[in-house]
Amino acid sequence: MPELPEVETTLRGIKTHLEHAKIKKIVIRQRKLRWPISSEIEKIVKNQPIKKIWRRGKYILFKMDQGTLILHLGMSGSLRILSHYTPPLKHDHFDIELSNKKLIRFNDPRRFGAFLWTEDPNQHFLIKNLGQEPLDKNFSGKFLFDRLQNKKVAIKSFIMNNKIVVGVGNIYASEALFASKLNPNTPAYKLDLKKCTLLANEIKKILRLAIKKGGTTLKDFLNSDGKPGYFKLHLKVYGRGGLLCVRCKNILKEIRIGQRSTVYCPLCQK
DNA sequence: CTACGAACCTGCCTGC
DNA sequence: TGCAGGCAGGTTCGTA
Repeated sequence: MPELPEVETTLRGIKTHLEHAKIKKIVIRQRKLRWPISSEIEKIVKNQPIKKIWRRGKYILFKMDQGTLILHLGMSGSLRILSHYTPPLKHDHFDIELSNKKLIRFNDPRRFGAFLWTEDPNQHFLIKNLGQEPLDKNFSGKFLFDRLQNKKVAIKSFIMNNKIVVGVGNIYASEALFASKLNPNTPAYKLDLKKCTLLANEIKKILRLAIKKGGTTLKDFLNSDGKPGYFKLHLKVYGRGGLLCVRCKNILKEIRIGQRSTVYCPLCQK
């Protein structure tokens, strides 16, 4: 489900409810996520105020007095805001109950999500090595060009590597490469500065538009109000293998790159 | 260092 | 109808 636009949509949805709120308590029903939830976590954050909430890559961070909660949605996770208590459904793994009576509920069928406590997120192993934020002005063609020297990996895998740039997953990598007319299999080092600039700009454009549309709902992504995102209507290659290219009407090809399905147009992506 | 596959999970779809 | 197999928006880890 969640790449940067879906995480950003989720963040915006919960942010207004959380500012100046205090965590009354956390109720955990399933601790086995990507990493097990610490048995200390309920005690640590009980009755603690939330100082700040922000996003880093696909991680949502909640700053508290003594440290920071780290939340990741994995492949199938989502957060909902409930204005009053309702019985948990299947895969509702934990609730964050707020002092303002509202409740944030985490649902994640595949349990690839994560919920961790750290005293310093900048030192945390999941956060400290993350690359550039793609919507930051420091993410540019020059930035990509400098980093892809001597890299033989496919350009698609390169832009999906979160040590280089965060937040670009399988959907938006495929779409940005189509928009840039670049073959996703091209070894990264073969791109010149001009192509890097085009690609960086297309990544920004796609992510901004997707955020504006509330993210992509393929089957089950819902925002914190339980509503889908509408970027799916803008997808030009992702999920369209065997269909016709919207640009040149050739048949779109589906291959695998780095164990991820990849759709592109062999005619107009060179 | 790179490259590649496996692993962590459930659910859904396809084909026999 | 049942069941095996493959695939899914992410990411780390182990082995060569």
